[in-house]
Amino acid sequence: MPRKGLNRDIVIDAAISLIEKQGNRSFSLNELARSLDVKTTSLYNYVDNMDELIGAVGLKAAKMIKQAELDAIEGKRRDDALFSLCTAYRKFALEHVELYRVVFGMQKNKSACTKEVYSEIIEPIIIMLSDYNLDETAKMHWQRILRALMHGFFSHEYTGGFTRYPVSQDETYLIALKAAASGIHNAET
Amino acid sequence: MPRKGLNRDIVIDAAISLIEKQGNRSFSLNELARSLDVKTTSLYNYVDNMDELIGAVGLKAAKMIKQAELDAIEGKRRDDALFSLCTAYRKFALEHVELYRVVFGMQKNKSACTKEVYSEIIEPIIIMLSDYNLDETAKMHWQRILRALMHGFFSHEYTGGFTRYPVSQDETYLIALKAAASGIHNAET
DNA sequence: ATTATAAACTAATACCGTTAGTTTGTCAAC
DNA sequence: GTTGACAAACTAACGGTATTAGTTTATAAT
Repeated sequence: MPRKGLNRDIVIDAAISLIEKQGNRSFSLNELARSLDVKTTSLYNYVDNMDELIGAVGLKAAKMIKQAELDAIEGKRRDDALFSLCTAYRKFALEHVELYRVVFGMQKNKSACTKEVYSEIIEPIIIMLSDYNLDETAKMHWQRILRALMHGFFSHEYTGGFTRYPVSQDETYLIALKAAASGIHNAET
Repeated sequence: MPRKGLNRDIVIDAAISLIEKQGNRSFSLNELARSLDVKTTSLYNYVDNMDELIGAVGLKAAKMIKQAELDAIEGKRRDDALFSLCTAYRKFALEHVELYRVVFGMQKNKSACTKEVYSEIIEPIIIMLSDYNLDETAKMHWQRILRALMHGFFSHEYTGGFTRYPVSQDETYLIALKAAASGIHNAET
């Protein structure tokens, strides 16, 4: 048939923009196909199935998160870099809610893809933590703690879990980061 | 027809045990109906629709979490209670993975149900924090931080986000809790 | 015994992801 | 320039999903 200039990247990018625009929930291969002016089954030329597509979207999203983190720490060191990275992470999540949820909504088993996703997100954090005098083990602990904190904070913030009391969420985040920084300082050799 | 003794509670409980047994992903009204030996459409006598059912399941799960938290802090005070509650929370999540994910997988908008869910989970944390000399605002901040930490930690732990390096996850959790406790001490008046 | 209510049903709709098999455009080799 | 291979896009179909509308029928109250 009249060849449209479709390829895997275009399909995945279209999926991303559709998810960002209309949300995770209502995303479907049918809608994706329509947005590309193609029949649904044609998508299977570029994608194994729904799960694999979501995996690819998630990976691309993870790379965006990584870049945001890298940008945030550029030229900064220690606590400066720490606060900047964590702020950028939260900002990205809030500005790309639907996409962010794809990254962390991916199922356990699915491919080795999750590993790759986490690698992307972790790397800048490791770089940032390398400015502290931490042994390898401590670095791993704190990289985990920061990720847990950032993700957990956003999850609650997004779903309205922090709206029960009229207290600034920015302030809460700041206090959490200060406590983390303090913990990291104590762990320094 | 031959009346089975069905009612809303039975339906919701059946949904819970089906979700716990077979997982979130494959849960469907068809399977639920089959497990109750009833046609799918009969379920609509007890439940508005899928979302509302999931909401009810999530609320019940939240109450289970609350109870686990309450049990954990019984007879304990301050740091003892803090560590115990956080440990129990994590334990519950790990032992009821699929159910836990229902609670935090619920969508934003849906009913006022999310509010109620969070209320359940928060209450024991507030009780626990009341043993510290914190003003109301600080209490709210730290209640949020603890929730963020616990949820974020479990999320990563469950999806394998902490398996990249061979460092004890229990140890990481402990370090995080110590940092939180330290932060709380500093906030005391 | 009659009647109202609600529990369970049948039938149907509009989606969804996915597989199999078919047409057809494009590009390379001859 | 024609031929042939390849892959892009298609059509058709299947089994699954949630959901609505309308129907039977068992039970409880009168």
